Amino acid sequence: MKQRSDCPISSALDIIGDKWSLLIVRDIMMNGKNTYNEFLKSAEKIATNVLADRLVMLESTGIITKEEHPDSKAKIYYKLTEKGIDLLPIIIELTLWADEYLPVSKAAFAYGKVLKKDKESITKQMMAALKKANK
Amino acid sequence: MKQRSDCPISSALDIIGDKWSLLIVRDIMMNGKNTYNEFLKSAEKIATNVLADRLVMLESTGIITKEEHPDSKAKIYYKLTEKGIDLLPIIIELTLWADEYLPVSKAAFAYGKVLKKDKESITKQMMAALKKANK
DNA sequence: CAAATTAACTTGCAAAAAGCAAGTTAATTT
DNA sequence: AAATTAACTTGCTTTTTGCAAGTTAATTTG
Repeated sequence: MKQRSDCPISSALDIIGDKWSLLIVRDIMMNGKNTYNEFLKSAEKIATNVLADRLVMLESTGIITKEEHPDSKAKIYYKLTEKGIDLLPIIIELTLWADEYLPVSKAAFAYGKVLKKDKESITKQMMAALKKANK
Repeated sequence: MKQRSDCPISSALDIIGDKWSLLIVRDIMMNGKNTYNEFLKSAEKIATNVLADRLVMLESTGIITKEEHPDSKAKIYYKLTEKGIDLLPIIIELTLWADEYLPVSKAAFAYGKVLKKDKESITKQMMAALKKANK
């Protein structure tokens, strides 16, 4: 992995600056998905090799970890690390920006109004919940 | 331009989910750059064809506009639209996350402490300043 | 308990995007 | 008038994506 510069924005984009990484994070964080096949089923239809590649990448950069799945040895349970959970504010801001400027379905963003009004406290709440559930 | 789904996060990433777009926005927003050659000179060394491509793309998606450069007809003055300025919170969050988890130079992020403590008000201030200067 | 299915990949190949060096054109400076 | 600057464009190579199919181990089904 190459760092293009020592600018924090650039360095962040070196890791999550692509079309897929944050969608995997979203799936774990917001959609209760934790396995390879669950990620595959998402609406955006990630290619299998790209998914495999991103999972390796997200693990190697410490954003997710692999664990035994509680239900089956055939499955792998992917979960966010604290570093991964801390991507939440970025995801929130992306959501708000898209909600403001792009044609996204209102169904896909039901809690828009609340979030806009109370961003800080909702983010904190979600973050706390994610970290608690992660222990 | 294809929208992969109607999820706001995915839709945002359809536009700015790449390694370069937000760096151009950063250069305009934070580094006072406004021309092709200024963008080229940034530390990350974007390729000329990629830069040309992204500029077209950012303009077509309404994030930047082209204007006459006040100093010279040979130059083009790129500036952010309101839609572009509203990417600031995303950029702030990327910065904070990188500052927390990645090895970025402290010089490159001098106002880190202040920002962490007072994110909301600083963001509002910067946003207001950018919008005012943009009129 | 053998056969089918599921889960998590891997492989091979075509298409798209990124990177690099060099070239073009209009405006500006020397 | 000649050199330089600014904003691209072009051609070519390398890398990344995308797609279809195949593999292996674990699990479920008849």
